[in-house]
Amino acid sequence: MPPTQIKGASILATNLIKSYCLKEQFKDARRLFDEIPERDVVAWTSMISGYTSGGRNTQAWTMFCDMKKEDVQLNAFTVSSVLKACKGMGVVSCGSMVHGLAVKNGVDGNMYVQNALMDMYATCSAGMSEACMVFEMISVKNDVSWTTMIASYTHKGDGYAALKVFKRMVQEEAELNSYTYSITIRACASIGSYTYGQQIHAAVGKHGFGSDPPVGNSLVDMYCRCGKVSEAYRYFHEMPERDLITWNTMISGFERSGSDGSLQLFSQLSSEVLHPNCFTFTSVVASCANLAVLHCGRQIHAVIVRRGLDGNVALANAFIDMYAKCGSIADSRRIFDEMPSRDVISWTSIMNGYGSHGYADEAIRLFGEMVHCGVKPDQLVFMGLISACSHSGLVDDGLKYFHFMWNNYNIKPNQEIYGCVVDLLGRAGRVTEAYELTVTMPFEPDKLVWGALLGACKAHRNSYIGRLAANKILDLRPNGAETYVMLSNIYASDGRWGEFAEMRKLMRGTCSKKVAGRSWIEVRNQVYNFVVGEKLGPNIELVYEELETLIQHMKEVGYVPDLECCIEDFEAVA
DNA sequence: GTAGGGTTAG
Repeated sequence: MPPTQIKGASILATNLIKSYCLKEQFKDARRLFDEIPERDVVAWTSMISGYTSGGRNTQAWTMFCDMKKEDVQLNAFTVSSVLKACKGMGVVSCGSMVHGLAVKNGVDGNMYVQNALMDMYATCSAGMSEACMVFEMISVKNDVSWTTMIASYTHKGDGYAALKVFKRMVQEEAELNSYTYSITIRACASIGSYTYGQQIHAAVGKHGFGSDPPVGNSLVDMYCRCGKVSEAYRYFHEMPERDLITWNTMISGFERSGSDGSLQLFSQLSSEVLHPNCFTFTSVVASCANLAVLHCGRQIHAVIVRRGLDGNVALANAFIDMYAKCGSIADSRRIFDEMPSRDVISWTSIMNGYGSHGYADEAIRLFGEMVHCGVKPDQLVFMGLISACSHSGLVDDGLKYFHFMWNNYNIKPNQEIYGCVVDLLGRAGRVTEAYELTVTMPFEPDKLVWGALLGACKAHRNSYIGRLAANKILDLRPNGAETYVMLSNIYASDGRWGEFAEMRKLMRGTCSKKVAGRSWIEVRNQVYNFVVGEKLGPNIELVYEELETLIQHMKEVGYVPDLECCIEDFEAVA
């Protein structure tokens, strides 16, 4: 073939490679590539980028290595494509090697290369120093450079740093586009800043990005994460266009706030042209777990199996959690055992399930199995494990894992874990130790920690520390009726009726009414929830029948009601 | 003929 025809055939092949990769027909693309007689840098690069855009990062990397072996001169297109593969593999050593090659070949001044380098360093290294170094070296930063920096900080969990970059971007009068807005809104959401979120929302409207779907979706998510679910819902209705992510975001927002709006919205989704996906189902199943509607969860499970979505790990994890929270731990276990692959969340969910059912020994056994399988435990695993020990009274085991996470896994316990350990010690009656841990922990104890301690003081009748804890909680939340109730009950159980009466008087003067604890029961696929003495609907006799059966079971296993708690209930109802 | 940053699931 004459040289011009070879060139023409090569261009045709390159175009075909691209279209095969877009259709995810990688084998056909590769076969074609292998048949090109003189493969130039463009052919190599399209094969590399074809692989990365389909998520085949390792294959893209191997391709790049082969290209080097054949001494094909790389260009800026090649470098930015292969950097994306390094980012996908999460291997910084590969990325920095490519960085070196970029310098050697004189393409490190190319904007695409610089932006890809930043992105790779930010994703693959622990900190942001290398990404920042590249960023500061860029003399004229474009919108992608800025957005990449904001996205990197946000994905690393530092929303404040992300907003600082955004502020600098505005000061330097760089061009803001829809990509910048969606990620900056995400940064506001990650730090729960309603104030910044609102300001950015105003700017979105002013600059005409209000109809961009990712921007709108980020706004819905931001309002939800800032605790403004009704505002999110209002905006959801105002949106000119809603895609599946919009619906999923709103459903998930309702789910996290504990509202059954998630289930209502899910049923409305069926009258739209959109079809629910794994994200939708995961949130809906989580809602079934929170609302303890087992029959609903089971129905969705049947749909999932029919649609062949039961291989999705996140969804299976949600089912493990749902069945456990609805009291059906055997179903949780069955799903866990049948999963072809599990992630750390699967292990956490099943361990939490056993823990909340009082089977700490099984949670501990699963922890051992998990480590044996090579899954690295994280903070939440230890949290589940310690709380399982706490609910089963396995204090020494709980303390062992508290030290274990620190010494063997180098995981610093967060405030919540300290709270969990305070609870562990307190429940077991080691109230003084719990108090000592509370005042020595490296965090300012919050009302949850003091609350756990107060609960322990009530259960183990330690009125001295109980008073201290209650006063701390009242400093943090002066109108908390439940704290007064707890404290007065501590006095009551000590027989200190004068102080009891004093507390009740104080409470009436300063507090809003204590929100009465609600009970719920599921009878024949219907969930009934009620407070003491409340009149229920037409099927009340079914509920009472079921309650009688439950009480009978409890008596048989030796349950003795704690009548001291009745003081609280009378007060709540009165 | 080859390259870019964004939104939903513990």
